[in-house]
Amino acid sequence: MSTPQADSGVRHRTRRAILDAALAVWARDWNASLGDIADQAAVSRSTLHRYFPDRQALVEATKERALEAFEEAGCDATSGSGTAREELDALLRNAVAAGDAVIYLYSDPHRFGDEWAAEDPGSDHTEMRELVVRAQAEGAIAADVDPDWVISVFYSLVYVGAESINAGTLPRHRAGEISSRTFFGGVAPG
Amino acid sequence: MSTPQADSGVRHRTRRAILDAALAVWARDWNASLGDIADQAAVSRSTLHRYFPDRQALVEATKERALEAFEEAGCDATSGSGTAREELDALLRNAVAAGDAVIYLYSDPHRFGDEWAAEDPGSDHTEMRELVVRAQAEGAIAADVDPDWVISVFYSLVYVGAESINAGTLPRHRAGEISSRTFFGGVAPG
DNA sequence: CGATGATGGGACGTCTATGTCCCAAAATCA
DNA sequence: TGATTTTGGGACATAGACGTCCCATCATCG
Repeated sequence: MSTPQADSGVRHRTRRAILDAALAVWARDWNASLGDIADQAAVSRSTLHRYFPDRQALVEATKERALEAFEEAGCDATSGSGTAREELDALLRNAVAAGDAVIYLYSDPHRFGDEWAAEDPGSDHTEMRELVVRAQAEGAIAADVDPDWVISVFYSLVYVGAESINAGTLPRHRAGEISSRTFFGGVAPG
Repeated sequence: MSTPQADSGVRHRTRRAILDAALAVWARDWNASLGDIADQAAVSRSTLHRYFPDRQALVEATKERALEAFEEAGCDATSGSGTAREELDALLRNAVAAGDAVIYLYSDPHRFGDEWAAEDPGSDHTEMRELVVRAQAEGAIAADVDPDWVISVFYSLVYVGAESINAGTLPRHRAGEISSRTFFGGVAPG
């Protein structure tokens, strides 16, 4: 048989290798070709096509993989544990730690077609919005700014933090720390 | 003659139309084809090629155009007028106002090849760095954070602000205002 | 060892973006 | 008006990415 079907260990590993390669390469250069992905995965282009019939299939699967990495990083473990501020803080630190996955998911709005812009990542923009509004009610976030602005800044800082890790500028834990601090208090002293 | 040479008013106008179209289109979708640019400029693809022999030429010229728009927005008029904080504030507001130009220049690091990452936009990262260090000395910015982090956050907020204008979420002046506030003080109240 | 599975790699055909040429129509200018 | 400039648009050629097939080779498992 030509196309992999059962779930042997080998297949799982190659599939995973391709997905991780796609995540790493596309996070840095969305215009990279399937050939580039195959190279990074140390796999032939033929094999890549065996696992993912067309580009779209790989993009989708990589998106799933990124969301998975997202959850592994604990991005969903924020359910009503403490204050909204604590939840936002944890969410931010975890997202930063997710690194490439974040960059892949958020750097280009056109990546997944137009439905993605309206859709919600990880869980939901609506959910995120509620969290922000709650933080505003708690007095942790200024009440006189549009929640959408806060959300934009949030994602933006996640992105900057993830990129710093990516570039080797900051160690993983420092990135989350400084992103959180900057989010809540800007670049002001003390 | 087939290729435009002298500097008639007509030529200047079409050239400008093409550049502005490229700026607007590529700021939103870097993968847009030359045909898309030509459409946006209400010009035939032939004409586009008459003005810019190949894609690279247009990319370069658009970069120049963006830098020009940058200066028009007052992004360079910050020379030692007041405190470092005041300069950073003005720089941020002006950059946000530059809109598409900012997005074009900073959204994709690969846009202008690898030399751009090391290079400096508008004027110089070195200059920017000195400004940040000066602000730290003045006590306007926390002294215990890496200036590079501050710079990243700065550009990031410029980007978010510019996108808000672009998306119509915020009016031009509000965007600069809120970007500045967020930069210095985060999303904290008061 | 033999069978089945998985991979590598080449050969094609297709499609899109790009770049070049050329000529007729439209606009501009003297 | 007549000449010159500028433009539109089609016809081509080219290059790169994609997707499909096919077959030899290597690994794995019985």
